[in-house]
Amino acid sequence: MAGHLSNEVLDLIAERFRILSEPARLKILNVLLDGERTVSELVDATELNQANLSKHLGLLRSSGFVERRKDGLFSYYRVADPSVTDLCSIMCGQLEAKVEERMALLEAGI
Amino acid sequence: MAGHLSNEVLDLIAERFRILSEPARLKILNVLLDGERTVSELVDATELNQANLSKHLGLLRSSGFVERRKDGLFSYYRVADPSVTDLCSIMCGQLEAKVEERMALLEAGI
DNA sequence: CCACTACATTACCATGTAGCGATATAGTGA
DNA sequence: TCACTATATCGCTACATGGTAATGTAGTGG
Repeated sequence: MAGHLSNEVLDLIAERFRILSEPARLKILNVLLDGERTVSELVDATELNQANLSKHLGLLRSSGFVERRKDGLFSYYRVADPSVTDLCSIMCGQLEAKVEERMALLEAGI
Repeated sequence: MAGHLSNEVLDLIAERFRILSEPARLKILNVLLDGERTVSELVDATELNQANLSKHLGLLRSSGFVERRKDGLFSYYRVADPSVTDLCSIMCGQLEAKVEERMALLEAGI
């Protein structure tokens, strides 16, 4: 960060955060972190309908979070950007911190 | 990440990404990383109008990214969650990777 | 060529929210 | 009390986008 990012860079960063701001897309990424999957497999794993899933996959692909490999009738998707894991870990860390905070408050309250 | 996050956790993570998915809010955080600021100072620094800025600050505060200290007429805001820096760094790293990729393509194209 | 499958795209609606003017609240000094 | 300032909130509009049904496209086998 280091103090001063240009508006253009902030726009690009915000856009990437926006892609990850949808539970459905995080769910997809979470499944894909276990390995390559076809669209049908993702339908089963995520319980999203096919059209919706395709739309999310398109977004994830155009923003570079996932990549696609085509083979015959099938499209195989995989995570292209390993830093997704780090991003979610940090977010989880924040959540854990909040939970601990609450626990402390609860204990203090007793 | 480690494979399987529950829907509830994914919702919480997505919500936090959503807070960071707005250029205006990133701009605010970017200014606040230099230190505590009043709302008026943030109006000057970000060129957002006061009502809009207040709304963003409210969101950032309720989600725990910033904290507020009141003194007389003034509200002083500061970054409460240092991991914001890490998150943006990772995003920037992704952007840099993309830029480099483009450069490579350009060179190859010449 | 036809039927079938896997996936992508389109069109549409419903919801959420950023931005903004107007107004409310609250602290300050006279 | 009154005028002033700093901030928060309200009401509203405009726009973006997630979900979904319908349709399109392309590969496959008969």
